[in-house]
Amino acid sequence: MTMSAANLSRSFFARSVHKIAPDLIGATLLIDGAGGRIVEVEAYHHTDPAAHSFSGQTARNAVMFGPPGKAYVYRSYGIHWCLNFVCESEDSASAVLIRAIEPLEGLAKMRRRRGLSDERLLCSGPGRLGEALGITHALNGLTLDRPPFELIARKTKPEIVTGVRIGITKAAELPWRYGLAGSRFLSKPFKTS
DNA sequence: TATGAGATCAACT
DNA sequence: GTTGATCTCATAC
Repeated sequence: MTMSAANLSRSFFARSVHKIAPDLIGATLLIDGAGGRIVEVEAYHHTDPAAHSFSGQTARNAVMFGPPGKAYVYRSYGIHWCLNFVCESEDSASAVLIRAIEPLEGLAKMRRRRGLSDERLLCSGPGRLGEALGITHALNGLTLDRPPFELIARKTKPEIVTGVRIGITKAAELPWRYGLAGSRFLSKPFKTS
């Protein structure tokens, strides 16, 4: 599969979540001009007890059961907004959770939203990233290849590390977390063996 | 460095 | 009523 500098669109997301998740590391995500390079994601497959889609469709997760290439936004712990990209096709609701971004564009806007100047903590975690990019329920279900989203494929394949997912109790042993090796913008370090 | 509480909401038992 | 794909701040070692 070749990936030029074109925007990622529906065909990119019409694949297995396990292929898409590592392919997103190094891609650039902007929302209304704020964002940067994706450095950490997690894959959630519909057969996975930790996935929101595991127990079937609800009002919250309905977007996961629709076509791929859309944003799935949910409220986490009553406080944060977390962003996912919907993958695969209708009968296999799965998604990639965007967990951390290296801030590159719209720094002033993101600092203002976060009330924080430390670049390292601007987008290093799903809730932080949600606040910095201004993510809310209003983005749920929107298509990723149109404004306010800008999603640009990486130009070269970076070194990628994998590990177990963070903050879950179900299926906690599955190594479906992917990160950019050596990045200082990860939400938590990956175990080095 | 590590552990704990609070914030606050939707899904689920 | 409890739990969770989280983060921040406070207190303790």
